[in-house]
Amino acid sequence: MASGAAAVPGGESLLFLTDEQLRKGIEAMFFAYRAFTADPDRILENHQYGRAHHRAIHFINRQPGLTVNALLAMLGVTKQSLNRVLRTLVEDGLVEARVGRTDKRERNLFLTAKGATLERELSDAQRARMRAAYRAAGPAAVAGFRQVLEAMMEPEMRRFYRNGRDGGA
Amino acid sequence: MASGAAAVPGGESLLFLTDEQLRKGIEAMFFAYRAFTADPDRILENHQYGRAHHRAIHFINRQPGLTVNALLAMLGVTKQSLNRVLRTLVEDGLVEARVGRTDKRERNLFLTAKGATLERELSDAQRARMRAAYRAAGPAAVAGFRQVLEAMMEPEMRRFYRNGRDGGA
DNA sequence: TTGGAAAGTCAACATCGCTGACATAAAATC
DNA sequence: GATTTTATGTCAGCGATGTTGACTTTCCAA
Repeated sequence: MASGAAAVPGGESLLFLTDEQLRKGIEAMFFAYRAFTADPDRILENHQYGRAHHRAIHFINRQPGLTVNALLAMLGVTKQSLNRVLRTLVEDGLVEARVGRTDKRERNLFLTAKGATLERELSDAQRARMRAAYRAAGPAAVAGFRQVLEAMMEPEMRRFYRNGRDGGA
Repeated sequence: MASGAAAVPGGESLLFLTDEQLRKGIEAMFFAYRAFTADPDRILENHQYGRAHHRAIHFINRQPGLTVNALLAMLGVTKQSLNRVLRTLVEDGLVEARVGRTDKRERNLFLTAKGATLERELSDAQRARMRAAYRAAGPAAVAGFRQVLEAMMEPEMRRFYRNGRDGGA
């Protein structure tokens, strides 16, 4: 199963596919992801919320009016898990769940002004770190970063990922 | 707080630093990380272990003989959390905790043959996904991927990250 | 009109973080 | 030698977040 260095017929080195290089990538994901979530986690503490609340808020902000089912698919959790989170957000007045216009079984989710404020606070913190990393690495590195991550995610998620409004690149 | 497009004195575009681009990066991290952990998670289920066990096993394998304190620093959890995990791993015969030679308070951690087997199983799965992503994106993208992740992680973690034996690149 | 999808709810449980308190052994220091 | 600090282990309890299973309500659509 171990893949060592090799040369492809065409001649390019495959040194970047050695187990050592892959291990570095794995650890980079671990360390970077922890830093990536640390900033919003600190903010959430003050509000008695957790990471699950952040994720819900993020995707509701990104696509206002999305249904519970759509959110479920993006988050990849059970409706029971999500429901617990959504209920507190609705009770606390951060999220509004409007009965669907065409299909009244559905709930269309929206951030209230209060919800949007928290969303801004959370994403500002997360963007600040991302921006610093992007700036330090430069545009070419960022393009590579996005390519590798996109290749790594599940194909179904790639659909959601690409559906977001994108500024190009 | 919103940073729009701009041009740097030198003339290069800063379009890659727009809020939209940052949001895409944030979502890419979320989706990719979930895929990244999904494969080992599936294996761990069969063994009644969780992600915390995987992380401990990974770092003990990477640096055999490391102390509990060193592992604690890398994982960024409390000793109580780690202890619960380590205890089960020792009880199940996956990890050996040897009393330190020079400082008898310390415990040096090693994988047993059984532990190494599980480690291999877990990391094979994780490497397979990483390898596929690397291959799809190509060496230049991989370099950028690593640059951005390294810039994103906490400086203290960067030390651990770089200390690993690296095959260059 | 009836079947099934969407949503909500309740109960129980596991993992894995956390804090706080305390015990032990050994190193380090006064 | 006595004291303090460090490394580790352990117990109890809590909270967030995930799970499965069972059940109800609502309501669209065939």
